[in-house]
Amino acid sequence: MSSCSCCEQSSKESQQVATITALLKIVSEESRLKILCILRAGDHCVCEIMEHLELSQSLISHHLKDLKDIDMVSDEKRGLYVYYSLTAKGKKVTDLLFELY
Amino acid sequence: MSSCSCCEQSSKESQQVATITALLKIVSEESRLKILCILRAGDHCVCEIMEHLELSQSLISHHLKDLKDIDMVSDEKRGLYVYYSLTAKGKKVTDLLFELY
DNA sequence: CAACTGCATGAACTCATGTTCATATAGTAT
DNA sequence: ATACTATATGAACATGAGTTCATGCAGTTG
Repeated sequence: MSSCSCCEQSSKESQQVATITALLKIVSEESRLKILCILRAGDHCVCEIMEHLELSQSLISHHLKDLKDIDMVSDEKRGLYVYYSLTAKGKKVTDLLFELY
Repeated sequence: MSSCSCCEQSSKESQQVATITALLKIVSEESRLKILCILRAGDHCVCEIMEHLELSQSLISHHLKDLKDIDMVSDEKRGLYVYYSLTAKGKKVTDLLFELY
């Protein structure tokens, strides 16, 4: 952007834009947002999420990896299962999103 | 989802999920979010947005149409130019998004 | 009127992303 | 150790989304 009244904060804002879009691109997918929605109610392992969403195990793992990469969820292995939960950032973002409507 | 403690509000939430993802899919694109960012500073016509973003006229028109379809922006023709501005919803959503960081 | 400007639109193309498939790994149970 | 369960991962495929190109339309100017 060239410099003018509406882009004075451009360096800060363009950084924000990049960060926000990176996050939203992941969250704007219906299955992934549903996963976040499920995790709002508490920790769940992958097989529990499978039952809720009726998606393949592989696909859910991929989605969870995407969500983990942007620090929206964290995982912890207990016995045979891997439990996923929202991070602080995950809680903040999902709370904000569900305020939209 | 099957019915259980974490999906009791499922019908309401799954409706929300669909609505939210529909909106985020449009907003999560960098050029479109930049356009919203520009419009936060006030009304702009297409050629002004072009100068800011260095994108083709056609591409910007397509993006603006997408944003208009989800009621984030509105347009008004004055003379030879079409001026775009944020709707109330557009203001609310962008304000919320920029609160994320 | 004709020529020009600003913007919109649809089709074609390209590239990114969701999905599946096959397979690998780690832990558990027998 | 063997067999089994839960999860992860990478490659291949399929679909969707961003981009370009050509063109059309409305309003303006001379």
